Amino acid sequence: MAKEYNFREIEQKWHRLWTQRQTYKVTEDTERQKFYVLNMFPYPSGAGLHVGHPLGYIASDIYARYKRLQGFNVLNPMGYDAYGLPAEQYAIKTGQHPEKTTFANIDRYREQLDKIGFSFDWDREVRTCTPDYYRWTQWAFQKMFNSYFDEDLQKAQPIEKLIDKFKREGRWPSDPKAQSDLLMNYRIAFLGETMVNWCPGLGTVLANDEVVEGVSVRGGFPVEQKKMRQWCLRVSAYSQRLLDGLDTIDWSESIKETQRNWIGRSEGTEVEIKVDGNPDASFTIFTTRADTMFGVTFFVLAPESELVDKLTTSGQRAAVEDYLRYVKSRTERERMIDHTVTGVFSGAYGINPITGDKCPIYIAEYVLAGYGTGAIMAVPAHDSRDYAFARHFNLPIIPLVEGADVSEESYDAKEGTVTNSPSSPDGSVEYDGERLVLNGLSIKEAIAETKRFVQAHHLGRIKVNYRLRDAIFSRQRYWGEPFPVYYKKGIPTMIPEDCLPIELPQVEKFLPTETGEPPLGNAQMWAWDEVNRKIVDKKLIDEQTIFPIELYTMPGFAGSSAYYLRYMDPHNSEALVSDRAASYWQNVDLYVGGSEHATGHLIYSRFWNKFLFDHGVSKKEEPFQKLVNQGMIQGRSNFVYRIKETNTFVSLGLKDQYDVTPIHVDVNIVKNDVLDIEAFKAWSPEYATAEFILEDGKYVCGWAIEKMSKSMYNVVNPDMIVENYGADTLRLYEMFLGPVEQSKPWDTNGIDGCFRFLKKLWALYWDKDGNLTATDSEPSAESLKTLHKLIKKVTADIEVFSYNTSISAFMVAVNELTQQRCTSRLVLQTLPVLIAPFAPHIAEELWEALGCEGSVCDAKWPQYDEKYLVETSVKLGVQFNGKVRFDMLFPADATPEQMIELATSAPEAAKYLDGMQVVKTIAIPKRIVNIVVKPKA
RNA sequence: GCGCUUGUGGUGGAAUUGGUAGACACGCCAGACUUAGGAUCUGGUGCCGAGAGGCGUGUAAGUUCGAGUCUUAUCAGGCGUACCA
Repeated sequence: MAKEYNFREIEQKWHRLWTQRQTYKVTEDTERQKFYVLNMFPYPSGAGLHVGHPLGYIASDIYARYKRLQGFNVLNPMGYDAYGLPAEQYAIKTGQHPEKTTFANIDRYREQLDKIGFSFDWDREVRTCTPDYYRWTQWAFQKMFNSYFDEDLQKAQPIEKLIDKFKREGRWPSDPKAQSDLLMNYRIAFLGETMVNWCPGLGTVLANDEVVEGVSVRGGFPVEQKKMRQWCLRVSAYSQRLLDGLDTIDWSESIKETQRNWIGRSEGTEVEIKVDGNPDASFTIFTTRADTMFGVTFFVLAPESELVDKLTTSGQRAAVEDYLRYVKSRTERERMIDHTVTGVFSGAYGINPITGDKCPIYIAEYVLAGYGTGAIMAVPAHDSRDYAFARHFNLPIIPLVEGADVSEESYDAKEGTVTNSPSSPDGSVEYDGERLVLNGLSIKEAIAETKRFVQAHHLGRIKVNYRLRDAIFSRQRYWGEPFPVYYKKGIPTMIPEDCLPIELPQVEKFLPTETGEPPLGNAQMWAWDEVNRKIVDKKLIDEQTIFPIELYTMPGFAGSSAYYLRYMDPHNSEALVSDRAASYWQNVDLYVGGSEHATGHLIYSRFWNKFLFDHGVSKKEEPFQKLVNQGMIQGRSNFVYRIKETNTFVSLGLKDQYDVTPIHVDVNIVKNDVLDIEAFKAWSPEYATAEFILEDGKYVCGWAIEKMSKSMYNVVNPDMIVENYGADTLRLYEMFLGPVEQSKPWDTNGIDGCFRFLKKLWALYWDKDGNLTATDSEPSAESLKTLHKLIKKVTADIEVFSYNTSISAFMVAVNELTQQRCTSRLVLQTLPVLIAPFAPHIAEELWEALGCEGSVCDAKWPQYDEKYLVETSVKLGVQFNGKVRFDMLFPADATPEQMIELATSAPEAAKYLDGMQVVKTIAIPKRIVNIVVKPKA
């Protein structure tokens, strides 16, 4: 009786043994080189894992196991991003504490993950919602509060240095409130009165990356702009370093480009504009097109700008106020979709500093308060937005580029030769004793020249602007890290570091209080006793020694910004990470996760790490050296077609003959697009009596690629695959589906191929009586060639994450070895090592069956030897005029000349050479023989 | 609008980086074994054509002895972003 591949038994056995033997436990080992592999940790949602989740985990696990086999000391941890909105909203609905549901979800995730056979060191698990973890989130926040960004050094410094500086300069106020207010302008974590994205639907503020197209990412509720006092992180201070760092890391060009755009560096010029007849008022505009100074025909202020009130003349005040009311009434969303031209004249005129021309100052919503200075010089000829505005208000348009036709639209391109600048008869203008001439220069030269001129004559300065905003760091929510902050007579004060963590207080209700306070307002024990250094009942607040604690909590990205450091030293109660562990593990060598975090987590984390790097906590400026973005797994939905007003279903190929309604059908009762009719009848009572019109005796379903979602009945969870085929098949198949980085629909159709492959591999080791086939016989030359070809291919493929092609190579190799009836122990012992990263369970089982020592995880990755790959002869195509005419064998070491000689003298060549003359011959060893001929004259 | 990215059989996808396009797998067809098969094994399978042969990597041109790969234009899909001056 042949021995069966019993994946259930094998996988259970090895899960048990791996745990018992602590196979995946990692410790710092300075003898060995480290390698740090990391997955973006999951948010444990109530729905559990679906087949999309493990894609990245499998990909990184393969790499981690491969590196381990190569002798590296590999850190491959896993944990949970456990704070988040869904758990809180579930709590609001059901009254269940979010901690309870979150921990239940985590247990379910763990159970599912364990089935797949990852090499995670679970001793290092972190959960962002446990006090021993968020203690360090709070600690980092306090460190940011106590730091400022030194522009000259371009790094974070202790706030005390700044205080010293103020004292030296005599700018240090004596009043504590004034001190606090002054420092708030510099602290890296600071309280700011800023315009925030307020989402009434969620009852909280959101960060920029949590808002898309004017609605919240979670829930899709409208978002409005509101001025609020909030904790913020001065991410913008790190703009330049965040930008520069991109050149030092190994990420895909597209994600780096996304971050570059998000940071949005633009080099431009700030110019002071004086207001006609109002010597006290002046404003500053920002432009990247300094060359267009001579085309300015008006100025525009953002409606939110403080200048609006200052500049509006009494005659225009009523109109301006009307306009401001209109702007305020519009939601962010309306402003985004509707780009109709609106604006109002302020009554004031600005003076173009170079020409001295007076131009009207308008107020219009197309200018944003939050970017640049909130004021622009408008050059309608060369900016499409200014152009639309000028057309609408009948303002002059002055073209400044040779050949630019601005009768229909503006000429925005930065290419061409400047003309008309200035438009004076002699083409120049004198200012402060120097003549400025731009005519004849290219636009780029003109920009540089104007910058120089503006700078030299103190009309303004060169300025670099970034689009990147400071991150709003507080949320009006319950389920998040509490701030270790109390308000001492209104002054935000840090709770002493040695009193951390400040634990999340228990509350009865998770909604905001009736007075509109955040949910933490419901907590009774939420006041800070400064003398006894502990949390006390808020009834005791006396504003002398007992003060209220911050009611906000931190946003989701707080806990996920430095978790990779905590994995290095997860049980340390003295520090986020010990110096020893941080020095050993340095940073993440390979980070795997979705590209949807490009402008969120991946920016915040880089910022957070740079901050900790400035303080010597993190040892590398960039946290993630190489990033691989796994693609999304989309759902593949199946449809059945019900003939209208009947309970009869018609197969796909025949549906056009009827009037049908397509209905989503659970993909789990469809195989290879063929419906399991009995399962369908049992699926819902409605279909119990259904009838079917079949084709070829089968019911064929239609299909579509859609998002994986419950409502489409296309969610496939990994447990079912593991149940039916085993974890090794699941692992292989997820990788075989296509390149890791590519998004693709989940489709179970091909899974049998991977399952068959494992059965074939298994069959290679056992004879028909169930005995091991392995013998000590010398392997045949062809078996050695098969093996070494495989080693070479798999090694090269893993290095570039081309797992699908390495699996193909395994399939070919196993087929070849089966045909060769290979029984050589030497070959049979090498295969499990090669396959171990992909299918660890079967690899362990075979390794053990062969009587090898220890775990296959600790084996040595084999080296290939070119000598087994040498060909004695090689089959090449012989081309005439670039077309392959016949194939023939050449000695592998033939020189090009010999190849040409052999090819032209071959009998098959005669008919192509007849009546022709050879013009040119090309022979590339191991490639091709090409002969160019033409008819004899 | 801007930025990035992808177009190859019925399907997922290969192609040593400019050298015999379609590896491997699914599906399909034929056969073997079988009471049976959603098991296993063998062979076939880009398209047109009976055949020789011809045509084929979104489309059109170009460079080259030779292009899926390089250049230019163009079309289509996907992702990101949005009045950023």
